[in-house]
Amino acid sequence: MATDELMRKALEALRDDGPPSVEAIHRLTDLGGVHEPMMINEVADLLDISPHTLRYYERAGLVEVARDGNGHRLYDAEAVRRLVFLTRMRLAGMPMRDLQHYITLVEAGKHTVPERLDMLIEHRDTICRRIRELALSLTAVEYKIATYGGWTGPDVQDLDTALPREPQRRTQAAGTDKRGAGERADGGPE
Amino acid sequence: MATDELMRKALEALRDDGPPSVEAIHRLTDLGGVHEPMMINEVADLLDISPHTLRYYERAGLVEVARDGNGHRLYDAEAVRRLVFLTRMRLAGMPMRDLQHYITLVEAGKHTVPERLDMLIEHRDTICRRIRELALSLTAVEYKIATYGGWTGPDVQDLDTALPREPQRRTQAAGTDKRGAGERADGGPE
DNA sequence: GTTTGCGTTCGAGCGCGCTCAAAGCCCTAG
DNA sequence: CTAGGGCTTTGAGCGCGCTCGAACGCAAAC
Repeated sequence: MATDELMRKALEALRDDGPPSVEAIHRLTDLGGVHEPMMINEVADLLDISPHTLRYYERAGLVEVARDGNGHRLYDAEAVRRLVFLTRMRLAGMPMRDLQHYITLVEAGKHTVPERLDMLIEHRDTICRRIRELALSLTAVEYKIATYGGWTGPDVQDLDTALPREPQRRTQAAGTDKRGAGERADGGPE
Repeated sequence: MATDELMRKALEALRDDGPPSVEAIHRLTDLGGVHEPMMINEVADLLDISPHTLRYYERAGLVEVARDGNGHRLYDAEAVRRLVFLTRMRLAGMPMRDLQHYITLVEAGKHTVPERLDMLIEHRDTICRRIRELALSLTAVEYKIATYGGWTGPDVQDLDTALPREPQRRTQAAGTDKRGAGERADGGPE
């Protein structure tokens, strides 16, 4: 089944260059400590978004933020935690609209938990679909890279050595590869 | 290492609901046959984009399309093949700008092949990064789903049975799970 | 002949998610 | 005292990738 090869591709995608999202993983888990309120720039640095965007999120009703004596924003632990959640969902491609709806559910109380879970589950499925799409695209691009020399350039072998990945790992994929005759399909002069 | 768990997540993402991108895989390989020129709506159906978008791509200089006696577009095999490539790249998130640059390289001749390969390789890395981001988001969302009941809802067990996936498969993940004490980090009332 | 239907061109509009400019307040350094 | 810098608010602008509307042309059907 071709899906197997997609899995392999996704795995390879994840294996590459060691700790790419280490700080992201920290963000995933390292917010358990006690915070005193943070200023907007601190939060912006923490979340790697701009102060503009933080103010925009607040205007959009996604989070409420207290002010100090000078009217400056003070982000307490609660607000920061929610913003971590929000930025994570944004990164995962959830539209602002959905986040706004989700937040209204949160503020409506416990009885909305089932609907919130529905949203999360649907979002999870969306992420899965997107990963699958990208794995497919990855397959296509890697195939294109590997075969580019066929009509207009050097041999595939030369190209393979130029890439920073091990050439062989297709123990099972080599058998189930169903291209062959259809090889020209992807090998145009682009 | 947490990356292992990300791999597992990506695998799960790909395993779900059987043939989600089967037709996409067909598009990947099934264009080897000889075409006679296609009308815009046929191409639109084939690529699952609108005729509007096809005209837009042409205006953007991404593809040249001949006309019949009535001025209607006739997409020959070459144009269709290029559009398959283009839509695949778009789906993978390559910006129009880059595609335009790439196409100018293609039309500039063979000597641009190295630069084209550079673009493809960079794009491949972009896709990998994006997959990793999404895998991380997926981890976060699934964790959130699994633990949602902790403060505001029913028990985790109940939630697990409500999900359309097998509960246990964490043979290795159960051991390497490094959360535990930091569990509250992600378990806010959202 | 006229209507229906699908295509054409050109340019404008839209939805999204920011991103920024203008005008003003407050605090601190020189 | 004044200048600078950073924050505030509001509303406007932007970049992207389409998406659509208006006005028109041709061709087959009635």
